[in-house]
Amino acid sequence: MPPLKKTSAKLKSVKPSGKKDENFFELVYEVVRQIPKGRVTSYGAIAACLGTKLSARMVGWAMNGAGRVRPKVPAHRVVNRNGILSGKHHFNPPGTMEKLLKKEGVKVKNDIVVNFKERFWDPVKELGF
DNA sequence: ACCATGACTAGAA
DNA sequence: CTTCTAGCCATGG
Repeated sequence: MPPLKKTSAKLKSVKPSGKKDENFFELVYEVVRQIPKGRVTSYGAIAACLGTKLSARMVGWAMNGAGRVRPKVPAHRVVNRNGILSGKHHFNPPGTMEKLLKKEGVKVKNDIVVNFKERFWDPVKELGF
C-alpha cells in the first residue's frame, strides 16, 4: 500500500464501469483505505498525493465507483477542503455518511465536520510524500 | 465531434 | 471577509 507509485499525471483510460484499467481509481481507493478511523481528508489532498492535485474532481469521480469495489472504501471519510460532506447525496440513503462519521467519533454539524482542521489527515504527509 | 456537468481547488477580484 | 473565474478530465447527451 505505501508503494503508491506516482502515476503519470496523465492517468489515461480509466473506466469506472467494469473496466480493470483502474490505475488512478485503485490508487485513490488505496489511499482512502489508509485513512485512520475518526479522521478525514480532502479530495485535493488525495489528488496531491497522486501528483494530480489539479484534478481533484477525478478523485471525486473515483469515489463514484467506491461503492462497487471489493473491500469497502470508507468514502465517508473524504470531504471537500471546507470539511463539508459534499458527497452525502451520493450515498445510498443520504445521511449514511454523516452517520458513519459520527459513529467513528467525528462530529458533524449541519453537514460540516467539526474541528475539520484537527481531524484532517494528510496522505502526503502521513504516507511520506 | 461539440457542449454541458460534476463527490474540487486555488487564486483573483 | 465573500464571490467569481478558470483549470482539471471523464462521462453523457
